[in-house]
Amino acid sequence: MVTASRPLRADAARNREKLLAAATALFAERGLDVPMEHIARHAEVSIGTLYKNFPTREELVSAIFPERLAALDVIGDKAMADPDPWHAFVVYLDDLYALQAEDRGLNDILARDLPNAPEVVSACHRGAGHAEILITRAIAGGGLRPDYSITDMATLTRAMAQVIRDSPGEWRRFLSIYVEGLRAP
Amino acid sequence: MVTASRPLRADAARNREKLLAAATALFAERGLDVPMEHIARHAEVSIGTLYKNFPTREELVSAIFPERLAALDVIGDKAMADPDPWHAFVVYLDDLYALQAEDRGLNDILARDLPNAPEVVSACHRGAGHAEILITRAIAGGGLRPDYSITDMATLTRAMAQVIRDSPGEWRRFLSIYVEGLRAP
DNA sequence: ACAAAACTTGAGGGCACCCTCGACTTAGCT
DNA sequence: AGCTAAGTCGAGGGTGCCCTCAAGTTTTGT
Repeated sequence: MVTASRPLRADAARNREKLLAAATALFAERGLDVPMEHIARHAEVSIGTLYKNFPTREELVSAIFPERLAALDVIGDKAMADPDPWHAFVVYLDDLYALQAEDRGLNDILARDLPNAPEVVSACHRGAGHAEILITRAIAGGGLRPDYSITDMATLTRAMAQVIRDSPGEWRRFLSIYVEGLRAP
Repeated sequence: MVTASRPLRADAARNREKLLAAATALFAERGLDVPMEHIARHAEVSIGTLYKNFPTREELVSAIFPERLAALDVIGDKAMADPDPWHAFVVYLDDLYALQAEDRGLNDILARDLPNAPEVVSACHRGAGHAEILITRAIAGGGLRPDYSITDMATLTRAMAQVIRDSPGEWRRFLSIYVEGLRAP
């Protein structure tokens, strides 16, 4: 349902791209809370132009992250293809947090609710769908403790977001300890 | 080395107490970042008076938390008295995070460095001392995986701080999963 | 009761961020 | 080339927090 309004003028289209590039870089590097002014400056465009294109921070996020979040589907599919359900689940976790560790913005997104970015929310739901299946299978396979739930994984994700933020070198070890705790008795 | 300057005037002493009480309450409830204005208002005192008594936020924190952090010694001693070293360690973790869950300010303190509050830092060091002994004993007792270190526990503490912040009902379960992962192979 | 010292007050300056809007510039059509 | 809709610009108003300081008030010692 993209409103197919008249195409942007050439210069406007160029500015829009510069803004998206700047925001992508800065979100990844400094997280979702970079000042709007910084984004505009980095794009070499005025603050007014930024707001013309993206009246709210959420719209900017919505313009950028659906693509980034497609990576979730990729790692989800990859894990689903793994014949060993426990291994699949563990690999999924590892890939997911590796992704978060590479992109501070993604890390922020997965750790917060952003109620006003529906496309982002739905991508997260898709991710949760994958996760849920992987959990179910891993339990059925006897590898994962039977009381594990998607809620637990949401909690883990927020915890991991924090660990990634302030000890980026530590997250893999932290995760591996936690994963040990997940084996079925 | 408390500078034994002339005693405070009666009204000043009263205000100081009101400020400490207000800050204690607000830190516990809303964390270390409550606006200074809120603290002053809550104490029914002007912002100027707050700054007269505590020129920086750190000094206010330093005036309040050493006492709070004494609780760390208590749970440390309690755990040290436990004859089963694995059990001692697990109980220590549980008590520690229960403490954090009750006091948002304490939670913040244990999750950040506050380089300008030496008394707080030293209390944390004392706590780390307890933790280190409990870890060593639990490893020696064969319960705890032998590669566990105080660094791991610091990481855990930051992770727990986050979990406590945004899913206060979930922390105990999260911890128990993690602790399962800590058993010696 | 008085004066000096101690203390309190809150308006206000500074800063960082948010976002708007009227005046200017430019792409793109004819 | 000239017109106009589309786009750009950035000063500036709003908010929330930080912290200071000159003017006024209260305590306390004599």
